[in-house]
Amino acid sequence: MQVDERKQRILEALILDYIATGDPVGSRTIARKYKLGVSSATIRNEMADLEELGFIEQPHTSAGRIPSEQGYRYYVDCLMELKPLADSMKRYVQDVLVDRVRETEALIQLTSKLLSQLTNYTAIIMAPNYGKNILRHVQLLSLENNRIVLVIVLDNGHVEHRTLDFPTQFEEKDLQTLSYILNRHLRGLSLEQWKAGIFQEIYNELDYQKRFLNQVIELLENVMSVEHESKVYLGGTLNILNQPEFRNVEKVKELFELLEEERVLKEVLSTGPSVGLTVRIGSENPYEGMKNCSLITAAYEVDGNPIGTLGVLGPTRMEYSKSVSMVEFFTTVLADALKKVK
Amino acid sequence: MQVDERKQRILEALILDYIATGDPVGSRTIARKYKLGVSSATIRNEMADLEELGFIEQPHTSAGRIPSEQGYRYYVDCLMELKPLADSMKRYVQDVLVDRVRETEALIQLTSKLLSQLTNYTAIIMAPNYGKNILRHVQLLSLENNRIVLVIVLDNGHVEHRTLDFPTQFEEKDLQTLSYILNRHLRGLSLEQWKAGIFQEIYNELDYQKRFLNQVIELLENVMSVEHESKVYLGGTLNILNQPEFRNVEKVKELFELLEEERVLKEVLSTGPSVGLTVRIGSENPYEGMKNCSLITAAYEVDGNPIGTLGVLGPTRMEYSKSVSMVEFFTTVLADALKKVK
DNA sequence: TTTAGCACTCAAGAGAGGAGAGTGCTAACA
DNA sequence: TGTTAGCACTCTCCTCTCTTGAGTGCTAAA
Repeated sequence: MQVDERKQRILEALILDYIATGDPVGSRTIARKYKLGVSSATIRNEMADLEELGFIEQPHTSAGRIPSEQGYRYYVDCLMELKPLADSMKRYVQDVLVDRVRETEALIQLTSKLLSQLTNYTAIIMAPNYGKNILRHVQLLSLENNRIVLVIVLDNGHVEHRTLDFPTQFEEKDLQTLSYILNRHLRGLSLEQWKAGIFQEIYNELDYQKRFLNQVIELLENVMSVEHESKVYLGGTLNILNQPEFRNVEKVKELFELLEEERVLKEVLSTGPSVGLTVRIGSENPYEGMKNCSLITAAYEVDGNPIGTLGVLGPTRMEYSKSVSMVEFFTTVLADALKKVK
Repeated sequence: MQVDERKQRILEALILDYIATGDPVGSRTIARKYKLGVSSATIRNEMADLEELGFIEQPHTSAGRIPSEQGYRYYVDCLMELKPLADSMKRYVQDVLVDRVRETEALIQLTSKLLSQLTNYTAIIMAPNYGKNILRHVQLLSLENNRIVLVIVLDNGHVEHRTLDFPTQFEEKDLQTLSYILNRHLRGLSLEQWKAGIFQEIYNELDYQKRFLNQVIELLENVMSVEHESKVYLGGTLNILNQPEFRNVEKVKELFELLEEERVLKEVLSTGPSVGLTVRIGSENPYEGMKNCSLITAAYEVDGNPIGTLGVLGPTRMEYSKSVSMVEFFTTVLADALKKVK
């Protein structure tokens, strides 16, 4: 059976109506609301065909039809027109994000907040990962009780710190010397550029407290490698509760449990292709708890390199057209904003 | 009317049964389950009295009774016996928290997780605030694009950083000198100890770039004062969804919206007395969205000074006896753990 | 090929009736 | 005087039935 143009228009009308109302759509509704120039009986016949093709389904005999996942897929791939976004909104977002925020973390948080507010869904953003973490500065400081704090600053402005205990008391001066030597050898290098040779040189310069030095270096390597996987930020989680498909607390719980796990979010964001935009509908998502959800993700780039992903999570009955436009728009804005921050 | 001992025992039985089952409790149930040595008719008479006194109420004529807020209050104040906690559980918690965790933030997070798991309610913990933030170290570092990162380490091991732009390019060396001078003057002092005189001295030492210095100092003051108010950590938020009183998504949303606001959490935790344990039942809570909840909070201390608060949020139909024991226990464990960390 | 007409289906809502839990009251009992 | 058994009464909840309305598929005519 062919999917001719009339079938397409009926399918589109049905999907748009269902997205707008949430109720199964009948042939009469389509005939009345969307002037297709044919009677409801004709639409009925076409709908029977569309059902046979697997694009729509009936919750029960005497209800209207609702789109199947396959129907949404066809709509997204072939029928959907991107919704143009209001210039005023665009300007507002650009204004807020590009010029006002200076710190990466605050920027991402604000972005996720805006994205969720403007879509009314949940925003997920993976923080930018510039590939190599280049060491900018190491500093060892002693605190009370033999505790020592190791502060590490990366080239992109990221700051990490770790505390370590060490049985022996250290002289402030020793720590300063150590910091100095570590900086001299390691500054400007990424983890990959550290070679065994470097440490040999460091060892040679200060052969006291080798055990301590080892511990510090281990921690350093740790931080430098961990930073490789970026944090994920969520915005507007509670928007999910506005969706009628999540009136049921069990479902909410199932989904929220997934969203609480950073591992899941990362997986969900990183399974798409690293360029372009992905729409994952219902059970195309890897997790059972997301089978009623659709996820739109896209990578954002700086200098042509994809450095992170952002997306929007909503019910399968989602405003795809608006959401896709929004996600696309936000990738460009975030990229711009990051360029300024960097 | 007197609240004699029999009334007390009936009230207690009713509350315990209602907490356990969630269903309104009838006179027959009490007579059957709790051997009070009197018939259901007698209990019925007593219950009529208890209702008149305002301790219990009827959802409708032919249902059993449920405790009123006043009833819970009387129970908590006069009847409740603290539930003894299993030694094995105590040992486990002590083991996990006191020796294994080194960083304050990780410690608080783990504590909130454990507290929520062991109570099945939501844990709220205000991070310790030792009163004065004493500066341990300041470091200025230049990044790309005229950006400068200011790293601040406090005496308690807390590390903060801020990024700032400044139109002029800085020499690495200048920043080092500046860091050095700042450290020499400010290290070991708390914000309160900074006096105008100090800055005069600093200005005298480097009269170049006074504007930049001002900006740095402003940022420093900012961080030092902000640290005064502690962060709040939540654990087990989703436990709320297990409660039958939160089957309704609207209610869930209302509560979650409150919990998302740090301001609210802080207020809720800090309105109690700074020592001892507080139980706030239902509408005794300051927020409308918490009128179905009870909150048990207690301050935890180090060296005799209350430095933070922790608590448990559950439905008014809460296992008060177990939860109070648990909150009390956790204040001591957290205090112990913090002593080790500090 | 399209459309009007019609019989049919099914969910959802309204209403009726019964079961069950619980109450308050009364009168008898210790 | 306090306690208890008995009983009528109340109200929710569940089930069953009936009705309504939206929507369908099929058929025959245009």
